[in-house]
Amino acid sequence: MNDAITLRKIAEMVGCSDSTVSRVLNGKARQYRISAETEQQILKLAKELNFVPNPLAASLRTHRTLTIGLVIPDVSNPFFAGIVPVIQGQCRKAGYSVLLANTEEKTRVEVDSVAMLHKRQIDGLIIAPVGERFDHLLELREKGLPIVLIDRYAPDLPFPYVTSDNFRGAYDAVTYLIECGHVHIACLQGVPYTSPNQERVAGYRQALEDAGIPFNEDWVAGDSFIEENGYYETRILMKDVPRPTALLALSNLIALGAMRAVHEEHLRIPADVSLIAFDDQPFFQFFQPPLTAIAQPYQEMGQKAIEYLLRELKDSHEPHKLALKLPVKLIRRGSVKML
Amino acid sequence: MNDAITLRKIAEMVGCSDSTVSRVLNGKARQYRISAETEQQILKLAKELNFVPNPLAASLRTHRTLTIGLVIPDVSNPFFAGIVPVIQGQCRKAGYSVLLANTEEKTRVEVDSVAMLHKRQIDGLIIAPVGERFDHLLELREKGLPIVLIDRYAPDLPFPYVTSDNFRGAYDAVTYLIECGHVHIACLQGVPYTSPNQERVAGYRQALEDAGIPFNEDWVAGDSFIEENGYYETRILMKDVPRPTALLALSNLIALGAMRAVHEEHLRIPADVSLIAFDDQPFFQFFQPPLTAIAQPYQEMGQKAIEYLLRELKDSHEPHKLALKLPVKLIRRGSVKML
DNA sequence: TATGTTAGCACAAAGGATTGTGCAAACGGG
DNA sequence: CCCGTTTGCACAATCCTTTGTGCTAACATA
Repeated sequence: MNDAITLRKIAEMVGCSDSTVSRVLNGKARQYRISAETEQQILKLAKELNFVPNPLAASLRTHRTLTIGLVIPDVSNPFFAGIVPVIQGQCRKAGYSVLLANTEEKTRVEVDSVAMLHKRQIDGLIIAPVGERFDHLLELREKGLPIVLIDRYAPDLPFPYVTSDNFRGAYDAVTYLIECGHVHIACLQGVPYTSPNQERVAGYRQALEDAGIPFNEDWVAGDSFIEENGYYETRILMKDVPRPTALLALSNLIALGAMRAVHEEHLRIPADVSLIAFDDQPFFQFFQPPLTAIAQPYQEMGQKAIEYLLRELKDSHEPHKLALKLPVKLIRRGSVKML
Repeated sequence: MNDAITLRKIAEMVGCSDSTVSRVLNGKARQYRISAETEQQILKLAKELNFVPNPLAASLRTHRTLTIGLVIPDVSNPFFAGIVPVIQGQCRKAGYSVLLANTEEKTRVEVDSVAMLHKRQIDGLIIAPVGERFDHLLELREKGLPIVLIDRYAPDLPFPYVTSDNFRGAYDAVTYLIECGHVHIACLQGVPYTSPNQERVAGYRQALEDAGIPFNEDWVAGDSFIEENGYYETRILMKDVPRPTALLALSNLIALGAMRAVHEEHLRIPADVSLIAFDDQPFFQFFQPPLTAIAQPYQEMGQKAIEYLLRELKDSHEPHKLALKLPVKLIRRGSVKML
């Protein structure tokens, strides 16, 4: 190509050495006592030639790529689709690029993707881990890679994380159901070993127990955050005797699947079954009935996650103990029936 | 770091030169007549040491980064949120990484992002351009960067693209409305200069004219694909006299905004106003009423786009004339009233 | 034996920026 | 006038891989 303007060419034209050009362009002119005259000459020429330093070469030398990795289990899930752009936007403003990986909720894809990102020498990683394994992440942290967990975390591992108060969300939702007179409350869960799922189930269980309602393990059904899982498990639950009068869906997609199943069983929400979704979406208000849901502050989650990461990228290794559980909010709409 | 295993170290340990190691690891052993013995030694050692070649150094030399750029106006829009993971997934399988940029529908952000991607030496670009300018893209193509447009394109510019049949979608929808007896049909448009918007408006207009209904410019309202725009413009339209009896919303988010506005005006869908959304979403079926919409095959759009790009990355510059308009489908549900 | 092949690999440049070290000139103080 | 300090910058190594060129030794051919 002919876009091959390099440091060296500028150096030759100005009649100085590469190092001088490099220092000027990196704003280190003062630090290295480059004369104002030389500095101006270089800056002017660089502008004229439209010089763009080759980041590959710079990274090769500095071991910094100004790139972060963003690893998400399912970008098409509105929850994550809401988070991704805020992280990307903040990164752009901070001068970082984002390498995106979608793991499809598969541990192997996650491991591969993370390895790929690492060999590309990302400076930091924001990840909503699948959650089945953490060894690959620990290994990277040992090697000095700043990592921030988002949405999901590992309770016993010292990663910085930002998530929402999943326990509380589920607890509040179930308590509300109980207040409305429900006793037969089933839980449609997502991926069992993920922290949000575990805490939501724990909240569900605690609320039942605090109300003196026996916990029934069979009524924690399902194994994935996707729509099909909600559909499938609800079809089964709706044939149970006694039939649950209320459902807590542990993701917005699960709730969608549950609604589809309920309709196909020719039952009505909330007349026959009440439903609460974890993770509110704006369009829930237009559902028939408007769907009661637990809202997570996902904008803020993204914001905080990138803030944490940028902080680690700056102060390198001040051993922060960054951890955040953002409050959630039960949005009462029309999908819960008073018994 | 101690992860600093390099080609050279392996070369030293084996007692050969760097080049030999490089060639072996790149599968060029045969081509350069490396002895089977040497080859095995190198491969074995590389495996043992868990050697990972530094892609920065390789890219610096080869001018290939095995990275593509993906530039999207609004990742949080379910339409794009659906496309992104399929592109990312295909890239992963093909050995490419994806640098993601969200332009927030702003030309300046797009220009900056594309420039950034270029200086990072991406091998190819998939972009749903904001559409206001194309010069920066043309410039890159001159420089040899393979570019594929998705969703939006430039009718007069020779970029490969894959989009859907926007004209037909709008035409069919409006024709359906007319068949249902509607005459006062307004159009809530998105970003005016984008190709999908223009073609949808054209389809809207053509359907009206083919039915002998006069086209009213004031009833093509709005300027953005987001929810707020649909809300705002609908509030205004609902006060118009005569009030439109049907609305064609040119994005799923606009439709959401329209619904919110209609509700706040204490009107009913479809009793007072009928509504059709461009771009179907699974959750539309649960709306009150279930929302009639024009479905786009976004999975296939993503698939084809990455297929086109990979083809260009392989055959470098066979001058393909790749262009694809995928068929759309009107999904009739309950948001249109028979008059 | 002299020459031609071929196998097998080494050498060094290239790719482009960064940075630690050090040198020469200018300047200031005594 | 001499020595010490500061100014202003050059040099060359470094980061790591890829690749064009070409050398040496072994073997074959005549």
